[in-house]
Amino acid sequence: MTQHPTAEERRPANDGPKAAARNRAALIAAAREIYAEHGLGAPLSGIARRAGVGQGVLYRHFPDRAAVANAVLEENVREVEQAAAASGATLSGVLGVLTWHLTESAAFIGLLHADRTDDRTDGVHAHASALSERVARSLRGHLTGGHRLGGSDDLMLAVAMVSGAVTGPTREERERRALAAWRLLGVEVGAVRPFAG
Amino acid sequence: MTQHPTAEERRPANDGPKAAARNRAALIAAAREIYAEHGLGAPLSGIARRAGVGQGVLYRHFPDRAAVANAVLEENVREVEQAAAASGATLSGVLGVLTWHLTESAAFIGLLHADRTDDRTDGVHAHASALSERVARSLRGHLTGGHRLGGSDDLMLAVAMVSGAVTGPTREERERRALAAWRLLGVEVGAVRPFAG
Amino acid sequence: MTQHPTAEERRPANDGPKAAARNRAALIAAAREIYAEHGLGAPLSGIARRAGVGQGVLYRHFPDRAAVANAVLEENVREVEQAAAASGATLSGVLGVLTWHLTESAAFIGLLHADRTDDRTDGVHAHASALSERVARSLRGHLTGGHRLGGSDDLMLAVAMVSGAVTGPTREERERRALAAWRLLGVEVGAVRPFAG
Amino acid sequence: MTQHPTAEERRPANDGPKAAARNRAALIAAAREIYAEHGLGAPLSGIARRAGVGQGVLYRHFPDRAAVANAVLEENVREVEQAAAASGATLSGVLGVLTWHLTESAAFIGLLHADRTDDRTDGVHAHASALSERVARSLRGHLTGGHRLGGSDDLMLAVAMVSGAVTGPTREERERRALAAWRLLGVEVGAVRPFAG
DNA sequence: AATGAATGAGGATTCATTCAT
DNA sequence: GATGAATGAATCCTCATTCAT
Repeated sequence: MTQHPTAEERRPANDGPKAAARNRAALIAAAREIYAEHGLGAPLSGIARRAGVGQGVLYRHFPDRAAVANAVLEENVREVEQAAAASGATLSGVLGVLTWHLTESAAFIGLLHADRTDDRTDGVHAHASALSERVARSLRGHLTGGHRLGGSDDLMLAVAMVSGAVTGPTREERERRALAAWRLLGVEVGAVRPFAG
Repeated sequence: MTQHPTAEERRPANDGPKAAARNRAALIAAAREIYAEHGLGAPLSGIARRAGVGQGVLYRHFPDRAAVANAVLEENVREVEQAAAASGATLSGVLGVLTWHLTESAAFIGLLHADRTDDRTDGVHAHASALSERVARSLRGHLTGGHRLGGSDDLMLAVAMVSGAVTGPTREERERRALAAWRLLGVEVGAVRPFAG
Repeated sequence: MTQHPTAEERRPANDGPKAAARNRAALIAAAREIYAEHGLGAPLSGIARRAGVGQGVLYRHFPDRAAVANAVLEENVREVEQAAAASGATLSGVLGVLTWHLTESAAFIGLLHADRTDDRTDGVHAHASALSERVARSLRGHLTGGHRLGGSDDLMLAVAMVSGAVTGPTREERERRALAAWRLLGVEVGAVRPFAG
Repeated sequence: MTQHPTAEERRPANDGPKAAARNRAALIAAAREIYAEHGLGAPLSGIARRAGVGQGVLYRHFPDRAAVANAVLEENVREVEQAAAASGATLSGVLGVLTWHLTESAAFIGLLHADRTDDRTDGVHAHASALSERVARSLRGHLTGGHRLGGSDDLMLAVAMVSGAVTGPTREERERRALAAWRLLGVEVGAVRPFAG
């Protein structure tokens, strides 16, 4: 019963407390990749392994499966917010950034559209509306009427619709379909690319 | 898909000769319900239990997880095909039936939009394009140009987009959003209801 | 993600449904031994291994840790009840059987006295009072006043006290201490042995 | 053991020179509380957290789980010894102090009665007999014959028996049962309270 | 001397799948 | 044909213990 008695061959490793921030970032990056490859329901152990840390570290930083996904999404949303807040930002420009994240991040899509009834992702969806609202707020400030959408409600519906169209094995294919979707909606979209200052 | 009789009645006792067919139907109905409640990744044991049969029966009828989901989808697609083939069918009418299935069947949505990278649903998606093509074919025959979509490719993209918009806890909410989505696309949709010969 | 894909080398085993009862009995017997050797908190996996079954079987028969312990205790209590119900039963005779179980079954003692605050055994203790009441009922019918105890409350307190005295590495030592405890209480106890018809 | 100041005050900031002694005391107090709430098997991390120190400090002061429990028990035993050594001490008075510790300290009870086979507490039990002997020695000097017990062996058996009776969710309930147990044994017990010089 | 992050083995639990009856 | 028990690998999660800072 003595828990974990094996204390013979201790491996070295332990880069001290400063590694914490680095590990957290590595976990989020690993999660993004794993999600893209295996979906939101992928084993957490795989994320830890890809990040090069023990499983305990993952649990130290994220109490549960939902927290990991939320951390990944948080980054996506933050980039959209930054793009919206940048000086000279336009609706089409922000939508370009948003579209880039839709085509790039399986978690982002998964979050919005993956089977909402999957019990394993319940916790994720619980936070989704809050994140969604932040995206809406970012877009709202740039609504100018140069398109067929009536308001930010229409705009968020349109975002959902575009994300529904984003399928395909490669990012290029997904981008092609995303742009076709925006075209059907009569909305102009700027360069599809991540936000960079 | 509540049109299909819910298989709650426990098998009486002995099995008649056509028990096999009855069991298959019960399994599909049970799977539809389970998928709606717990997602495509739900335990197969729960489907067998809900159908009132042993787990062995499930495996007799369906070799694997994908086969179960495909059987459920097959029914959805067949109804759309029947609606399209009915005399007097119009595009908006068929889209109404299609929309009904989108709002009703979590599996149908899940199939088209759930995280395609989820390994558990790989086998399902393998058949998805075939089913999707059958839906496209059904719609193609009714394309008449009275809308902004250029062809059946555009139409299938639109279907994907609408399915992306279909979210929400109740069927009513999902229908509301689906109709809003079609409106944004400028496509007229008939009564949202299952096909009934 | 596909769960448990390894379906290559299938091992034979599977004695059919009739093994169920045998397995349940084997699990209880194994649990009794394991509890005696390692305490109520011992790994369930060890119990399954000792019983010669897979871990899943344990969970099929017992939903959780508490259910296993309760099943073990249930047997102890049942023997006491049977001893009490036997024709010609006397209080000292029933106490002899009860004492035998106290000295023999680590789980029985553990249940009544092990660290009540141990979170792992919470569920066990939840049922303990019900079992304890059954023991009290069994003894009650034989209260005759030939001793210093006032009623079944006193008697149950005395049982608890004796169980507190039952310590030691061997059954013989535990029996010696149990008898000394009864003597201090001025209660006559019959032969310390399991009930046998 | 609430007589010991609960170590809730977080260390201010820097550590003075005698921080070590303060930390040790805080750890023991924290352990006592944790043991009372969660049993002897509670996570060590929780003890360190409650004491307001890092986990490393716990290991600096106590090499293993057993050392922590032994330190807690050491305090209980020491109080009994002090009560016995006080001028004017009587057997019933010392038993009152002993009884107070039995009703107050889950670790004390747990130590004496918790499932001795629980591998997690092996190390603790290894020291138990030594501590137990110290208690016996303390009582021995006050044996006067005014009761039914024959010697210190009987007395220690009686202590074990009383501890077996000490159950219940509140200290009051535990005290009530302890007193009833002593009464059944025909032993007079003084005021149930901690020793205070 | 203290901190608290990291490791990683251990134990709990769940299910896909098989198969004797 | 149907049943449902059994298997056991996979995954989740927890903690004892170490150690860089």
